[in-house]
Amino acid sequence: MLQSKLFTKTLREPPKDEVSANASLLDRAGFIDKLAAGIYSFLPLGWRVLNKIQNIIREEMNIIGGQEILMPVLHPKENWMRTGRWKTLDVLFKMKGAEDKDFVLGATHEEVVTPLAKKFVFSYKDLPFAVFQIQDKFRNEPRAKSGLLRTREFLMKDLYSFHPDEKDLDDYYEKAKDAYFKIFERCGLKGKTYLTAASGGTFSKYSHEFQTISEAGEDKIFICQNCDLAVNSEIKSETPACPGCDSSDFKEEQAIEVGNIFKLGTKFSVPFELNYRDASGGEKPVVMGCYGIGPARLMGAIVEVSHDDKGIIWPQEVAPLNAHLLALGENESVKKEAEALYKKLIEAGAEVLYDDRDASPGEKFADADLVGIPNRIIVSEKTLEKDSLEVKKRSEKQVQLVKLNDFKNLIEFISSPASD
RNA sequence: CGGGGCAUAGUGCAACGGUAGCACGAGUGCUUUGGGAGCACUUAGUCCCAGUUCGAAUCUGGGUGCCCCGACCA
Repeated sequence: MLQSKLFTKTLREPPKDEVSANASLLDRAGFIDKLAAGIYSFLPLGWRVLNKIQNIIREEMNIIGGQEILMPVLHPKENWMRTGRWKTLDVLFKMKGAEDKDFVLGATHEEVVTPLAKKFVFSYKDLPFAVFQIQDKFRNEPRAKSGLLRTREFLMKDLYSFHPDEKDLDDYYEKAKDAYFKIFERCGLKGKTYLTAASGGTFSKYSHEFQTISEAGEDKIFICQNCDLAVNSEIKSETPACPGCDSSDFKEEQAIEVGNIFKLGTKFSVPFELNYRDASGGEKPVVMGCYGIGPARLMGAIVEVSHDDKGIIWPQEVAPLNAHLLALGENESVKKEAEALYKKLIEAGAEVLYDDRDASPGEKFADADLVGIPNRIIVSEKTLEKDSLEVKKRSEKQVQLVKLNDFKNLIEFISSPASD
């Protein structure tokens, strides 16, 4: 990707109306654009990050047997009347269609996926299974806030699982937990993200959230110092001891909710009459679970956790591109070398942002730090004098030289993880 | 939804009720090139609607938008 062709530009100054680090940095670096409070566009670099995150999630969902689908955003009122949430879910965007017909913009999809499942589930032989989608959700939040952390339109991965009984749901629930940990690890949030007992479980005592430690978060959690399970403050008073190990040694932290899993039980299968025949011919309601992650919120959380005073520091797997190649100066041989290297890297399968702009070295350095691509490669007169390139990790201070003809070493460097 | 703050050029800031200015950006030309270069010229603005006033960016009323605190948060 040629930086000179990017239609977005970086801003020298942080936007004055954004306080949160994720909104400020992502806006400055040209990853996102705010259309209105809690409503954002994703620009080329931002969209690449979001796609990386979505693909990580998609891969992990596929591993636990999730079948990807896409359900409508526009829902008829009737489905929401069926569960009563037309009246009780106050963040619903409601709208009128032709002939005054009422519609809902999807805030979540139990009202769609449950009747969908009913069309294909008849027997215990049809269970279990799980479907998921990654799609825009709409919630009329009373207050959008903190950049990507709380928006009114947001991308959500929602997985729904369908089971013959509680035991089967419980087993799958544990698998989903593991998949979620894997996702947050791959997104660079390992060690900062805690499984957290929370309220809202309709079928079991708790639901579970995945909470990433950050001052920017709106939740307060208590982390058990014995077993690492956390408890959301919303249930702390009724859960003084750790539900995992009974310890009462907690550490209090502010955190961002990056994921949430629920055992729905028969809450939705009953109103939609989603039943099946068991082996003895009896009719039983299907037992359900649902599992959500907001990829865009996750992107915001990553920036909150991983940045410095100069800009973003993308973890390797979610970085918009893997290497940022800077050509310094107007020297023709520098340009020629950089151009050749760019092509060679692309051929080798590397994802490279090539700063081929006619800009000063200082500006290129500043932008590289701001954009936060994990590996920086510099070609300049200075490096060419030594038949070398300079390489550096965004997260590290020290630079090192790699010989021009040592392409293998260069690939190794940009493939290696940062040492934090 | 309660409370607070803010709204001036693309961005960030100034301007006592009296000629809207600065820096960056953008454009042209020349010079420059390892941490946001220099000179010259150019470009571009008072959120909206009323009111007060000889005169409003500035005062008053209303509206709209954004941010923050709280409430809310399948």
